[in-house]
Amino acid sequence: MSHTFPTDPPSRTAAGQHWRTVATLKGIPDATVARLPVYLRALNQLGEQRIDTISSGALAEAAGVNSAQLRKDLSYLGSYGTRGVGYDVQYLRLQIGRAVGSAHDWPVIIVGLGNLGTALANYSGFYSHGFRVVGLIDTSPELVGKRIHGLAISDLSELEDVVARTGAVIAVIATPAEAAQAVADRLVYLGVTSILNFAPTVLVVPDGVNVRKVDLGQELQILAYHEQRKTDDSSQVLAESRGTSS
Amino acid sequence: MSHTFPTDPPSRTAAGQHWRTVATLKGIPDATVARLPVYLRALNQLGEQRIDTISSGALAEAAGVNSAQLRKDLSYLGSYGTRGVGYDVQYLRLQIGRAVGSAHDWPVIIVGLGNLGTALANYSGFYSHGFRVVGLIDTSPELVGKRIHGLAISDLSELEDVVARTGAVIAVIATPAEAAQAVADRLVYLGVTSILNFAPTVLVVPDGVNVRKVDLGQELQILAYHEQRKTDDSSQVLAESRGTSS
DNA sequence: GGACGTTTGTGAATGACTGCACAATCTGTT
DNA sequence: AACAGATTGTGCAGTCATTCACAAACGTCC
Ligand SMILES: NC(=O)c1ccc[n+]([C@@H]2O[C@H](COP(=O)([O-])OP(=O)(O)OC[C@H]3O[C@@H](n4cnc5c(N)ncnc54)[C@H](O)[C@@H]3O)[C@@H](O)[C@H]2O)c1
Ligand SMILES: NC(=O)c1ccc[n+]([C@@H]2O[C@H](COP(=O)([O-])OP(=O)(O)OC[C@H]3O[C@@H](n4cnc5c(N)ncnc54)[C@H](O)[C@@H]3O)[C@@H](O)[C@H]2O)c1
Repeated sequence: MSHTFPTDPPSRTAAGQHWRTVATLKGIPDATVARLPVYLRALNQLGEQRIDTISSGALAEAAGVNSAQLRKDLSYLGSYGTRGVGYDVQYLRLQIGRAVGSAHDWPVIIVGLGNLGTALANYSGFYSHGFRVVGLIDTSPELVGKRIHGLAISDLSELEDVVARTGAVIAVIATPAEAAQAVADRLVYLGVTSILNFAPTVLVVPDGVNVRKVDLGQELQILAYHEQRKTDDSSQVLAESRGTSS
Repeated sequence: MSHTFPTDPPSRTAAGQHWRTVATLKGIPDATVARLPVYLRALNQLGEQRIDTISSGALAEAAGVNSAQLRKDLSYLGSYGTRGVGYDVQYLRLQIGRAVGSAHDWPVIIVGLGNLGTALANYSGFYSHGFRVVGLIDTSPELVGKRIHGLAISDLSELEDVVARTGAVIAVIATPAEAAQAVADRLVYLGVTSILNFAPTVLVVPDGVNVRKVDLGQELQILAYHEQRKTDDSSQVLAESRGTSS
C-alpha cells in the first residue's frame, strides 16, 4: 500500500541495529493503520454526544467494520478495553491519537494552489486533526503573494526557505501531473519525508519517504468497473471461456 | 476496501442466484481492479510518446509495481501479450479500458459545490477518462443557478429530476459530513448505485451499492503515523514493554 | 529450419489480512 | 460470595494477495 521499501539501513541516528526487524516486530500492520483514523473519527463523534463508554460491537458498526477486526486492531495499541464493559471513549481517543501521531501538531506545506490546492488550503478540517498548513507554494505570478486564511503564497524559489523555517516534513502536491515529480524531488531533497500526492502520476522517491496518492480518476474507474459488472451479464459468459481453476 | 457487504441476496433483478459466488468466480480481485487504472494511466502516457510495444518489466516500473504482479493482473483480463515481445500499447489500453468500464461514457452527478465540489466540477481530468459531469446539486440559494462550465447548479429538490433525466448511476458527495448520509440515502433511493464520498463519514448503504471514500484527514494521519515512527525512538522501548510474541 | 535470447502466463510458495470462536475477565445482582 | 450476563483479547483456520520461478511461446539471425 505504501510506496516505501525500507530495504537499506536508514541514515537516521536511531539506536536500533536492524530497523526493518524492529518495524516488523512492533509495527502495526498497514491495514490496521489505515483504519485507525476511521475509529478516531467515530470516537470523536461519540465524544461530542457525551457517550463515555462503547463496546467493540457498537464502535465497529459506526466504523463500518467487523467487531473482531476492531478489537484486533486496537489490541496492537495495547489493552485499553475493559472486559464486560467496553472502551472508555476519551481514553481510547487519546491512545489512538497518540499512536497515529495526531498528538503532535504537524506542519504541512501545500504545493500548487490551483482549483484543488486552494480548496485544500481553505479546508478547516485539517486543523482539527493535528495538522496545520504552514506553507503555500506556487509558480504562477498571479497567485504568488495572494493570501489564503492569512497565509501568503510563496514562489517555488522560496521553497527551501519555507521548508527550513517551518520544519515541515509533510507536503501535499496539487500541481499538474507534469510538474509533480520535479516538485517531489525538490521536496525530498529539502528533507520532506511524507508526501500526499493529488497529481495523477506515480512518484518515484527514495527509500524512507512515504507517498500516498489520491486519485479521483482512479476511484471513479474502480466504481465504473463494479457498475459495469452489475449490468454486464456477458461477464458470466466470459467467465466460462477462461479456465478459472478450483 | 469497498464498504459493501453482500451478505443478503441483492434486491436487484439480476439473473444470478448467488451474486457473491459469481463475483468470486469470474471477478477480478479487488486489489487488481484498484491497480488497473494505474496501468491505464501509464499506457496513456506511453501512447502519447508513440511507443507501440512495452514489456511487463517496463510497464511495471512505470506503474510502480512488481512485474510479476503486473502480468498476473493483466492475465485476469485475458492473454493480451505476445511472448518474447511484450504488450501492444494501444490494444492493451483498449482492453483495460473495456474491463474498467471507461469504454462507456459514465454520467456523474456532483452533490455539494463548496470549495471541494467546485474544484471537482472544474476538473477537466474527468472527461478524458470516460466520465462526464452531467448534474450539479447544492442547497445554498447563493449557488443554485450559478453555472460551472456551462452546467447550472440545481437545487436539491430537483435531484430526482436530474437523476432521471441524466440516467446517472454514479454520484460524488462533497457536502458537509452532517448532510452526507441523508444525501446518500436519497441518491440510493433514486437509483444511484456508486458513490464517491469526500465527506469524512462512514456511509451506510444497502447491498449492491458501492461506496468509495476519499478522506484527506485519514491520508494525512497515515502519513503522520509513519512520520512519527521514523523519529520516535521510544517506539522501540514501547515494543519491549508489550509482550510481542515470537 | 534450427538455435538462441527474450518475455509472457501461471503453478506453487510465501506472506498478509480477516473473521470465528472461545477462554479470560469484568460488573452488577442476589 | 457465588452466579449471571456481557465484552474483551487472541489462537487459529480460512481467504486473499504477492512474489518467485520456470515452462511455453515468440521473433530473429544465421
Ligand atoms: N481539480 C480537481 O478536482 C482535481 C481532482 C483530482 C485530481 N486533480 C489533480 O490535482 C492537480 C491539481 O489540479 P487543479 O485542478 O488544482 O489544477 P490547476 O491547474 O488549477 O492548478 C495547478 C496549480 O499548480 C501550479 N503549478 C504548476 N507548476 C508548479 C510547480 N512546479 N510548482 C508549484 N506550483 C505549480 C499552477 O500555477 C496552478 O496554480 C492536477 O494534477 C490534477 O490532475 C485535480
Ligand atoms: N475542502 C477540502 O479541501 C476538503 C478536503 C477533504 C474533505 N473535505 C470534505 O468535503 C466536504 C465538502 O468540503 P468543502 O470544503 O467543499 O465544504 P463547503 O462547506 O465549502 O461546501 C459544502 C457545500 O455543500 C452544500 N450542501 C450542504 N448541505 C447540502 C445538502 N444537503 N445537499 C446538497 N448540498 C449541500 C453547501 O451549500 C456547500 O456549498 C466536507 O465534508 C469536507 O469535510 C473537504
